[in-house]
Amino acid sequence: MISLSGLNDKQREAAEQVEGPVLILAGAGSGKTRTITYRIAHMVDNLAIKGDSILGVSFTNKAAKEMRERVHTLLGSRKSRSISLLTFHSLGVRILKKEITKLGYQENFSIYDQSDQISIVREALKLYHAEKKFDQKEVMAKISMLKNAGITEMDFADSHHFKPDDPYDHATEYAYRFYQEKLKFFNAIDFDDILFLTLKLFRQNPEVAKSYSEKFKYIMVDEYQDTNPLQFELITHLTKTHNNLCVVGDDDQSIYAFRGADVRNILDFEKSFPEAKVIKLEENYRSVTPILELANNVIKENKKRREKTLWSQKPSEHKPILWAMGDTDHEAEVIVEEVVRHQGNGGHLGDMAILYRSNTQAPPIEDQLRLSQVPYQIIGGQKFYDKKEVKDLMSYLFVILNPSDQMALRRILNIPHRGIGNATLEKYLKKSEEENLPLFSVLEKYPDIDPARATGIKTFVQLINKYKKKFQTSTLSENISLLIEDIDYLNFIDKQYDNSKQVERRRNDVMHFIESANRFTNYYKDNANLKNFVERLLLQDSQDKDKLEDDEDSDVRKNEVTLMTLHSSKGLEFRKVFLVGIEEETLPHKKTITMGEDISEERRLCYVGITRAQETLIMTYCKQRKIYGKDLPRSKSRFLNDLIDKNLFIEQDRTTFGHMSEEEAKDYKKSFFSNLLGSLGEE
DNA sequence: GGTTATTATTTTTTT
DNA sequence: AATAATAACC
Repeated sequence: MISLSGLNDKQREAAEQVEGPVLILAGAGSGKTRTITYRIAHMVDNLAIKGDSILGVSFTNKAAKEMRERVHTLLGSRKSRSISLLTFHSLGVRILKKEITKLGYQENFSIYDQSDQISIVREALKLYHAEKKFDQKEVMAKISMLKNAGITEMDFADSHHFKPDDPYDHATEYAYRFYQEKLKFFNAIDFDDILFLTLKLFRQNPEVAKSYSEKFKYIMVDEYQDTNPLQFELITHLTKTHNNLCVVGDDDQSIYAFRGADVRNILDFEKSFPEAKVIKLEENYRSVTPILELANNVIKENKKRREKTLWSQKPSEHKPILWAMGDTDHEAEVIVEEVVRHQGNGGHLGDMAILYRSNTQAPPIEDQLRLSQVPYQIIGGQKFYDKKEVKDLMSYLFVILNPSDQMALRRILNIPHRGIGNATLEKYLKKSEEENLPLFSVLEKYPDIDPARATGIKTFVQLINKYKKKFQTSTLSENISLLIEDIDYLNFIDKQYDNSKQVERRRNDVMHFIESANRFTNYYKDNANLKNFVERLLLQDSQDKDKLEDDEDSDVRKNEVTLMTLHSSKGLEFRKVFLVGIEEETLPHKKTITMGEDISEERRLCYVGITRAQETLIMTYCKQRKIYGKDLPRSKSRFLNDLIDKNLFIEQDRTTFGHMSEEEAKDYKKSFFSNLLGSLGEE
């Protein structure tokens, strides 16, 4: 029996309102996750609702993981196991894996990432002869935008997104058609397709949609303000039978408009679901009053919003601090120094987070943490599977799984070198197009097109076919190790790089990859097949992979400082938060300023950052920052500069030691220089 | 035909 | 600073 007595009146009302549509308007830190997790526990434990009829959807892996862990803590693994707590994308993949043949794809489809997508668009633009050059990334971004708006390559030219006098749109039209055709031919889908195709499936096969809406009797959507039209429609399909939908969100934290999120979904919820019960959570349990005051004042400047003012019962003497720094190295130095100082005073590293607008801000801080030997973890950023070595190895797995996957095939055909370069490849590609046969089948059927390369090609085809069989019979991890040996990949790395440090790092990545395959095999036992492994690599971030290592002590936060973007910090909280780079052109970002776009989303990002902090908030900006390798002057962000009440935070200039008394500054400088000399002596 | 040196270009945020 | 496109080289 789960007791709801730990919830406040509003929270309890939300947890107990299990039937029908419910909208929970939850300000930052108002115990939103707590409310939904208790709601789930209440359903399972007190109302005897079956776990497999409950679906909880969120956006990021991080959020889904947090939900899973907290439900697990409340219910234990036996009762919580069958509950589906997923991201929109993993839900989509799950459905597509079962049903995609209905859309004319094979069930062993590949999922393409951004670099694959751009390669295809590049090829399309090469074929699209025009005197003007088009930017592949921009064209790809437009295609992605169209998909998220639900517009197919056929509909584009007739839609209001198409401007007949814009050459870009004509190029995009061509590229979009080319792109979709190729994906289908390669038996591959992209990230946008995961939702797009799931929806297409539901539209074309109402009986399939119905079966899922019958299965999921109770549906919850987290961060509802970030849903785009596709996700909204998906939810509509799923709730059709039982109409038990509970959405949670906060319009002030809507930060995904760039990928099609539409705040109107939350603002007009009552229109779409007329009997909806609306519950507002306004008391903040997270932060201390001075932090909330700053947050309220920052977000107040946004005009279009549901007026709300967060309040909490936690007073504090300490106001948020703003530090001016010299450059990014100085910023990193001072922050890490403060981290170490806090740790020395008994602070826990797991209670601290360093948040930034973009991933490019992380490296200097990372370097400094490493130098000072402070343990840290980076969320997001360059994913493990974005590394070249990992991509190579994964491409082998893709081809073994889905030989039609031409992008993966082309990547590994000459890795390790088999003497098959561009010119050779072209010959086989030509045949592939003529016969409308996947490239791999061409290699298999007509290896002699280029007689000089035929032996290499035959050996390659044999290798793939050999492993295709092997993966069906013997264990996953064993085969992956064997494969890496078979292609002599470690030796290939040795030959590629003469820098021994690089070789070392890349070898390490390979080992890490083997390691993760081993862990996966041990954890999933009989379910550890190639398909599941590849899916996991594609959809889960490296954080989740680490989770396999320590499945027992999951509720103990690791003793590491967390580094991440403002976007991925949403939904999380830390006692001490560093908000770095609060500068014009960083936050708000240059792109939004120069494009003359609405900066209100940037302000919401700032708001999200501030409201992550429970006790201490330290914001920083640099007077100088390296852009394209050049030092450029920078200034304080308008989000702080425009505040009328300057007493909301304390401002100190660390470059002039403005935060210290003269006496302290003198001592500080002395110790600083002696440390510097000391560290030079050690080198 | 394949590899490497040179030059041009570029940075948001996530699945 | 890092990466991709292009040109020059083996």
